[in-house]
Amino acid sequence: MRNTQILVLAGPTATGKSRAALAIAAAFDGEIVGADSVQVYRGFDIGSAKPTLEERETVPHHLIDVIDPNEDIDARRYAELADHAIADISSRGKLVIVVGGTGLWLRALLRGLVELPPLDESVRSRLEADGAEQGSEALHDRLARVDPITAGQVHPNDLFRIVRALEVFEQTGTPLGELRRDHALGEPRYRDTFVVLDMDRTEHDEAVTRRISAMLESGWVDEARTLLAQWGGEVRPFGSVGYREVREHLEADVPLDETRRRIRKSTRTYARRQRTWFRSEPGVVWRCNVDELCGPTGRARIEKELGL
RNA sequence: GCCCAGAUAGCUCAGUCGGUAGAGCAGUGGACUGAAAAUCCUCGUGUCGCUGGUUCGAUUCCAGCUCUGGGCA
Repeated sequence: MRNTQILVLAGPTATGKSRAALAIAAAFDGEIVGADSVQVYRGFDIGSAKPTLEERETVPHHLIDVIDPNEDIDARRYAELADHAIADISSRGKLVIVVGGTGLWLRALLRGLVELPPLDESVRSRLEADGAEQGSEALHDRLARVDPITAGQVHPNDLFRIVRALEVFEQTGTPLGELRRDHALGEPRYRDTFVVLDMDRTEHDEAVTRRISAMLESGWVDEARTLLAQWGGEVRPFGSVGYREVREHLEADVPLDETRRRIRKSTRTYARRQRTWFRSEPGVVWRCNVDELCGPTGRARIEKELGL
């Protein structure tokens, strides 16, 4: 474990993480490290609720705008980049504040993932083709023979995870299920103070609706149109909540009202998944809402937890 | 005032040739170890508008009433 002390702010989308991070950074002389799988992409600004340029001038942000939309990044790579940013920030004596809602990325950073050699992508492509042709149940059967642990945990319809487990076994000779079992959730990699933000449901619903309207009013559709023209609709970030729906609005003539409705729905669904994830995530020391965190008691608690 | 149609899940509706009901949407709970804003799984008891009648039994048939929509005056 590294000796660096870091503050982590996680939680569902639109619960005030960025706002809280900014306030805490200003109060304790900190810098922010994003943990957001869409904000890493350049150009996807409005729909990912990226901090504004002014905010990023006031408080330095890291791991935002680090790759182009046609590039790929995964949890492992994210953790490497975040490690560097954290080392840099702390070497300058500043407080590290990691902020974001991408659960797997936070886990990769805070606990690490199973160690694997680089994998050949062609194997995955082949398995995906098999899946499309034979159906996911067939691949699940195949998995059951080589990796019964994973086969027992993964639903026969979850082709995504079935392919993942098969590609790992084919290339390492070790079942992913065993690797995961041995790794468990990993030892903490940092001395982290893990805070999860949430909000009253009704209030949150209103915040989500308001945010979507604000995004649309500040030119989300135009931004997406430009990105679509430049990168095409197949790039990863166009598969994210909201951008997917705005793309349908532009390419399939879905009316704006319907688009707004769909974005609201997928945002709520997404928030629910995040809630489920963070509910059982280990190492969380405090669950609260923004007002508590940013109020006087919150500040005192942060000072205490971080030993400031 | 008269005529017609409707009244069933949060919403839109289906249905029971009489044996207390089910779809879509909405919502909910969960899984998750190198795509994760991704991927996948789970969950439907509601005075079937009210009152009475017929019946072993009514949400279903009959009558009256209330409300809603449409039409005629």
